[in-house]
Amino acid sequence: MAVSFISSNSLNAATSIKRDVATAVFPVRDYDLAATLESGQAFRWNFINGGWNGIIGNHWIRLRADDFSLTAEAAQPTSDWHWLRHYLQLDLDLATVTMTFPDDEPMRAAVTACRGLRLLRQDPWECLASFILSSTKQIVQIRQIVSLLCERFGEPLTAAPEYTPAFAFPTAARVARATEAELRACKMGFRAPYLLQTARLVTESQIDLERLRQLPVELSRDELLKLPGVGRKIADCVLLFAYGFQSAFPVDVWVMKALQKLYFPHRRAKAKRLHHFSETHFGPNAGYAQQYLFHYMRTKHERA
DNA sequence: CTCCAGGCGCCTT
DNA sequence: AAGGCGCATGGA
Repeated sequence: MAVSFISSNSLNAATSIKRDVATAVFPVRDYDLAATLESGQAFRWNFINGGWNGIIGNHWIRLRADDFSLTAEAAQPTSDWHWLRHYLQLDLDLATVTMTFPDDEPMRAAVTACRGLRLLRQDPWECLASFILSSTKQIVQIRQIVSLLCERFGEPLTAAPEYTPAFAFPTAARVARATEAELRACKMGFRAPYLLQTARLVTESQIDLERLRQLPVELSRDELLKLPGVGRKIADCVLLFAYGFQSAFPVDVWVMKALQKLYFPHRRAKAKRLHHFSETHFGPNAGYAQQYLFHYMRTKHERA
């Protein structure tokens, strides 16, 4: 896929602000950037002045979308954009995924309502830590906790000068050196010891997050489930959002509501039944289908 | 005030 | 094995 690339140290004629940035334009189709960044899979994107500011690894980045392309602005000279293409999964042909979804009315409605919704490919440690912090929290609260954690323990990064300072997501080693009290001060409550202990296990190589990529999904899940604060739902989030195991299907309260309302509207289905349904009905990209149902339920479908 | 939020771990049956 | 409950915190 062709990528037009513009590197610029020059002044914009309309402003006197000195810039030293790199910009790249990526042609895309069926990519709803807003839905993707707001769909509860990542927690560090902020919509400002018509664009999305965020951090990927150690890169501050600003993204803008139109109907045919995504425009990325980095705060430092950048010639290799592979990390961004990978994070955004720009080479994925979305139609080949959605065509594997079950051909039923709820799935059609969700795909139609959320056209262009994508799954990101995130860093395993950031994803794992973020979802340990997610339990019984609303997305706005998770965002606040993660933001505090990054400000207090993450490495400072260079952002474009007109925007607020940026911080990398703190490494497992840095979190492992924090005290439980310091973590609780980030408002994470009873999740603090889970995060701290998991950070220590990662730092001590009791678990190798990179090795999990190479395992079958079931074995990778078993490894994640050994970590404190990680149950089936959070493990499946990491499998899906960080490793790209697209059969992983996180079942949370929203998805339970969605399955009940969309697929069993006339009789109350037990949790066991809904779990079994989630594992058998949605096919090889079940996790992708789950994201459509989740986002559809959260944003578009009539609230009961 | 009460209730609940993209759950998990532990304690009961 | 399956179900109930406490856990921090903050917003509705």
